[in-house]
Amino acid sequence: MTAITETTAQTPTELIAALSDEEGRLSALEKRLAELVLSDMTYATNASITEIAAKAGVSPPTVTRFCRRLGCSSFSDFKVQLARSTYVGLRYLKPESVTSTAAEVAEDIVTKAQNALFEMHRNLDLDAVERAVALIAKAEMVHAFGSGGNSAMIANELQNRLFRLGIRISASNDHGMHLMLSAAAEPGTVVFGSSFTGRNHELARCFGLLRARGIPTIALTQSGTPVAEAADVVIAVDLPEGRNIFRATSTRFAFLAALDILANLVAYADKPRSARVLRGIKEQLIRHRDGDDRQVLGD
Amino acid sequence: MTAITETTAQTPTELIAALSDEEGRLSALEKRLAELVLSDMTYATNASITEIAAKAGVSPPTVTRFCRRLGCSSFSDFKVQLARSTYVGLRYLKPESVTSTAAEVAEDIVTKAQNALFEMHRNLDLDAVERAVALIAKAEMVHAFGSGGNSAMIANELQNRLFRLGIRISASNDHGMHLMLSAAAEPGTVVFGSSFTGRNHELARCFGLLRARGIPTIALTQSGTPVAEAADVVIAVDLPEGRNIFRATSTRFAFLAALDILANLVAYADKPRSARVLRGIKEQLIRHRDGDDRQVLGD
DNA sequence: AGGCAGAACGAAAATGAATTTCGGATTTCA
DNA sequence: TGAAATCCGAAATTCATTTTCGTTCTGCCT
Repeated sequence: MTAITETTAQTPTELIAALSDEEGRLSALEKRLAELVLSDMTYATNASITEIAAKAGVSPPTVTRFCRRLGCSSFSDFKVQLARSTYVGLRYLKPESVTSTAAEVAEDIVTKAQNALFEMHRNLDLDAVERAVALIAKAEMVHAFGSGGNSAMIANELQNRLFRLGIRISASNDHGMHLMLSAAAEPGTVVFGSSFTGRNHELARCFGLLRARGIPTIALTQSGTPVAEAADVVIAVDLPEGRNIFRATSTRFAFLAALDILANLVAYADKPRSARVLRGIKEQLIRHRDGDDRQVLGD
Repeated sequence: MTAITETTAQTPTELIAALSDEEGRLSALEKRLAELVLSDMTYATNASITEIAAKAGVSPPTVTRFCRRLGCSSFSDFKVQLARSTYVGLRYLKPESVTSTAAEVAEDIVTKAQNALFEMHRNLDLDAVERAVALIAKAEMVHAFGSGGNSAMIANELQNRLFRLGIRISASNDHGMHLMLSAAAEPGTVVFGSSFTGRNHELARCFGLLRARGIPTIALTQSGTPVAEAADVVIAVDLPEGRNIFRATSTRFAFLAALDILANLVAYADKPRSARVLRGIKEQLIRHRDGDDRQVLGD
């Protein structure tokens, strides 16, 4: 029984990064190959080594070596990894491709959103998530802080997810309230705060205050930032910011997914209670609506 | 010059669907192959044809025929398409895999979110989006309606995206307000409404009222539903609902991305105005914060 | 039953793609 | 300038994939 061709466990974006000439490691001909591959990934994933070699004006062995240098175990391994990359991360390195048509905008936004999800998942610290889950599951009261549009959405969404599970939670989106709630928080309270930049100093101040008072805090934010430093448990999401000012940051998708993971695990932490409360909500909704069972929980 | 191996332009989910025995087209041995592939896609994408054949207890020619029947042009084409599918749509057909560990929950949520984005994008009616953009771009006032958690988030998010572009917009999340705003709307107003189920009858009623009064309406909802029927422009997002009651619907990601596309195109519809207002917001934020330019617009 | 059509499948041959080897050319650095 | 290292392609080799073809099985009609 022959052994299976071993694959280098790479992530799609790593291959793309390598293709964009990692620290000038590539030789002249290899650079030409990289350019060819990047210019038409669909072609590259379907073509044979001889075709690619001919098109780039190099010999097949050069292509093989090129693949190895990129971290793949063989040419076919390279193709498989490239195929994976064509969907996620396609436009990752293109320096803000100028999208103008509706189709381009749609593709770009969807791709970036998927990228964000992918990267978040890859770097998610599950230990931190589980610590956060433990804190929330046994909290007597949860406050969700987040202001300024994106983080406000996250805080509100956490409330929306957790009240269904029988968790006592309140969300608030303004700094004044954050400060007062922090000052008033009793033992048994857990405070969750979201900050996309991590540089929301008012939030960091609240966390500092809470730490001094022995109230545990959870931050969903960038690592290494003031907010992250001030929190007890940090669920870090570090993603590059897009530079298109006309567009919302795709990081929202990553934050939202991280939140879903957190909420789902909280639900699992006390399944009976969650199921009981959810059932109650559903009954009310059905009674209020037209009795259609297909109605989901919360339109 | 040999011609490039032509690929059947399939979408990832189509291959997965075919693998799950499309209408019993597969023979006994082929079914065994499909099972093997589905049970371990990672193995299948990396193994050679002889390895797979041996593992399934069939001959290599059978594998080749199997691939062709699935709509691929060759075994390597099959592998490439499979590689694409392994990331998006992996768990698409698995009947609600029971996830319990944190890692499983995380992977499942991220995968489903990406799936939702993928499917939304595939079926997005760009014409409808562009009609919606045209309406919003020249509206004197926009109302965003959405209630019940998920749609409330969408309505608020639309406000959050559009006010930055200098669009006059108000979001509201309660039926009473919706009705009053609809009754009071003046010509020049455009109403946007979100409903995940499409069965929000109060919203449909508002749309009906608005239609009678000549106020254009835009719905982000399921097609063929009361809300969709009542709206002038329908941006349809039709996705299967998950059956895990402990989890938020992944459809939110699709709705959010559709919203981003819409908002981005609105921004492009009047770039100078958008840029001017955005710049103004940014200046205020920087002045208010610590002057750090890295601060994004709205934490 | 008998026999025929057609599909399914594998063995073996044929094809051709990918890799390895090896030697020549070029660059780099002392 | 010389030596070592690197780069690269031609040719050979290996091995995967496909095609061909014959056998077997199944289903259907007479």
